[in-house]
Amino acid sequence: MDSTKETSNTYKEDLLLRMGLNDNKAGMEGLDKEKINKIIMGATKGSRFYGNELKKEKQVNQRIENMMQQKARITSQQLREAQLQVDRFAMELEHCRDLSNTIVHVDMDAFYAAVEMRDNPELKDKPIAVGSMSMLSTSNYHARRFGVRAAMPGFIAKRLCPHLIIVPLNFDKYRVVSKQVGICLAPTSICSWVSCRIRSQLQMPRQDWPEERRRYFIKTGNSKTTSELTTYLTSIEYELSASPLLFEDSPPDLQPPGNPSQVNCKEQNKLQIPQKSVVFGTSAEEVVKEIRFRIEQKTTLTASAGIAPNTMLAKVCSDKNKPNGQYQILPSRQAVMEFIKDLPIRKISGIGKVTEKMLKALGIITCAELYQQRALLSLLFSETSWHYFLHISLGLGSTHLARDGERKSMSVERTFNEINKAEDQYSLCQELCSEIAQDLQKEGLKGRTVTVKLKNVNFEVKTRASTVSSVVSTEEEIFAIAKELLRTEIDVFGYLVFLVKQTKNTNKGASLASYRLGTKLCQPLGVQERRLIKISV
DNA sequence: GCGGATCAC
DNA sequence: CATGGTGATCCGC
Repeated sequence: MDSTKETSNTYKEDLLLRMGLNDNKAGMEGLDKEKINKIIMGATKGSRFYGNELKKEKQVNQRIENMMQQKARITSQQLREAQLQVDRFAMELEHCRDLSNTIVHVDMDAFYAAVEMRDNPELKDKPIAVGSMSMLSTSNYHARRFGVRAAMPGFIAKRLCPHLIIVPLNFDKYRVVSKQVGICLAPTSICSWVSCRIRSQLQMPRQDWPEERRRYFIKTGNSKTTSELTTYLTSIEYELSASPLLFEDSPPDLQPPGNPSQVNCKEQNKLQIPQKSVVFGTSAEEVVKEIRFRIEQKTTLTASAGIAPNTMLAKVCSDKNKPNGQYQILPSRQAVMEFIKDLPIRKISGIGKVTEKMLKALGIITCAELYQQRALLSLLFSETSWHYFLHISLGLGSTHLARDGERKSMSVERTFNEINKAEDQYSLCQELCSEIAQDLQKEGLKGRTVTVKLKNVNFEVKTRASTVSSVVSTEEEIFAIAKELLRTEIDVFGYLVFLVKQTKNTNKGASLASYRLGTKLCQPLGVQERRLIKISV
């Protein structure tokens, strides 16, 4: 009933929500959104990209309208029954609530931008972003004050902030730093977490550790090497020559007690300069402070962290005191519920722009409202989805960290300028096939499904897949399939080649996660900004 | 299994 | 001038 009028009234708002500034990110509070959105819209309006966004927006609105119609058909009797069923399930979940684990989510602050600033002092105190004029990967906090953020094209960012410096991506560099951070997180060297590599007699609860084992000598930044430290290459050297107490690559547990070399180094430290030292306590909070201290000493970059009884909450927490801060939800039901109450659902990993909007149409903004509407949600969404929503609204999440499983697909994707000749499209397709074949070989993988993804100049995307009976892996094998998929599309549409993706069929349908999204813990890639570790103290 | 969509980083 | 690339999952066929 409120369909057409309502949607046209809020249409402008909708578009701003889609196209305009997304300030759901640390360091973007209290900006002049109106001014920023005006600039963004001015830069985007009339573009092909904008046209496609408009189309997608209409589709989402249609989805919402369908949902609202379905809602209107629900009887109070149905709702009552649903309420009983959902509450029964909620009770079971509540009964299984596990507060015994401590999950830590560590998140580097403006990672790429921070690395670039560290390595080029000229960039300090200036608004910078990492990426290109076409796309930015991240921005520093200075730039965020102008509304410049990740996933924004550089040319628009430049309009928002004319002095913005855009630094190209240096993935190799980030990989190195990422590895260093990984060492700082090595749980066995911080906690007494039992790793299968550690012999059991060497374990000792952190509470029982001598103070000396939790003491760090602070590396003061005023020596001659400081400026050298700021360059990429010397930072590696720095790592190798650093005090073993702070920068050893193997956990202390592995060293024989009273290791003479360790004692010597400590002595040396004392001899060199009267160094300051810190001692970290034994609580979870202190352990996380220690982790962040190690990261900062080792990389001269800061990290933020969240501590909570499960991964879902820990991730949200890591954002709370960003940058260079941490936040803990104590392991009690009350503390969890208190934290959850007014939390906007959009903050939860897995709830994106579209889900946010759909739930908003049902009057749901916060987690408390998500809980209130649980019965309705069970009638409007799939089981997977409403289970997921219910978990969120009860503050529940995964309490263990899954090992990185087998990869399920591998792809190569590239954006080109418009290509009109079919001949050129085939040859590009073949090139991508060649690349994917090489990547597959590197990991010794093969697959049975080949997917081709196409995008035209209007940003419309389509995928075409074909599954064959025997596995393929060579360029020739893949191209033979991709070529056929491409042929039918070219003949009909004259679309552009955009991507060739070769999927590895794992043939394991049963091992799905228990709920939609939210369970992804760690990307199997080398470069990553976020990491999760599990500790026990 | 396929294709469109959503999401994270 | 100009809006990415990779991997995963879910829904409805």
